Amino acid sequence: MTQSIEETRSEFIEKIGVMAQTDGLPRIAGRMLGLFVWDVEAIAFGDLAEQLQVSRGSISTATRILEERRLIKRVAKPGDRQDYFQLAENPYAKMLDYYAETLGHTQAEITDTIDRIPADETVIRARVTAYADFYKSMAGALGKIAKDLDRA
Amino acid sequence: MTQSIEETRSEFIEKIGVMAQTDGLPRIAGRMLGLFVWDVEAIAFGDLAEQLQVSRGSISTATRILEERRLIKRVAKPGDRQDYFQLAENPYAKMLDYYAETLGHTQAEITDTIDRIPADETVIRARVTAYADFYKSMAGALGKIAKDLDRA
DNA sequence: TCTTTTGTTTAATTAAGTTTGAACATACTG
DNA sequence: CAGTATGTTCAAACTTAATTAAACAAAAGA
Repeated sequence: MTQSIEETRSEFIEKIGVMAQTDGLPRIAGRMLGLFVWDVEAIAFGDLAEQLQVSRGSISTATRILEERRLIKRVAKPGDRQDYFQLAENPYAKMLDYYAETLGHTQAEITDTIDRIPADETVIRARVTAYADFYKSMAGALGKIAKDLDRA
Repeated sequence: MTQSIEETRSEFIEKIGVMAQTDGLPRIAGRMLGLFVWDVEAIAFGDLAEQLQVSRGSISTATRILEERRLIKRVAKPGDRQDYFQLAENPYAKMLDYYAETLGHTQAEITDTIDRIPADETVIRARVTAYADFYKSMAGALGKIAKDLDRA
């Protein structure tokens, strides 16, 4: 089975789009991420809409989401009024930071519950605490990888 | 603000239900998980439907999902035809295993793409490989925590 | 055997989230 | 200034996933 590089690229973009849904990203944002992982060159706002075959509104939403997660950055090009986008520096460290942050938030929510459990309910406190610790250790581990990636 | 333990329990269950959606669990499965984290005693199938105020069909689906992820186990009680459920042993290690497995699968998908990129496309290969490595390191880290939790 | 209980399956409904398209605001161009 | 290009916002349309309710199968009692 022979496949052109354009086909491989297109398949990759779609694949990342599907998988991104696992990470709580809309499909278009995932496809966009795949595109930016593949392409080195910055891409214009309008070209994104054309390449991904979606509305400009969707591009606006997806770029905002990816920017908020610090996975892409918006750049300017001299002589072109359009916004350009490209993958951010250390995008995977940023992604890990985001996960660690989310997990830390979850842990805080659970800890908030623990504080409301009467002290004499030792069994329940222990069980809920074990659950909170689980999120804590995950957040810690991912935060650590993020740091490792950052200095690479 | 004073709150009965029943209210705290109920809030906790709802809270986990909402947060579980982040993990790709249906809300009912998440609420059920919260319930099992809180309660030590095994709970009957019928009681689950009543306590969570959902249909028996939903209980069937949610228990299946949580069993597949090895987070709860189905147990029998002498003198009662109903199925009983309770939190599994080392549930958080199981949860981490599941995440690690999912991430490993994602990595494999990306690696599959790498194999189709022509060898002379060094830049693209490097970029996609960095993305695959990111999933690899995450899977590795979570797998490691899972082991640590298991021997605790 | 007939009825009841229990849990699963599936078709239909409901709810939730995504995507679009039009309206809008802003800035640029001639 | 008028017209065009650019990006955002938001209501509506669409899509997908979750939930229910009813039908079903299996097992237990009577």
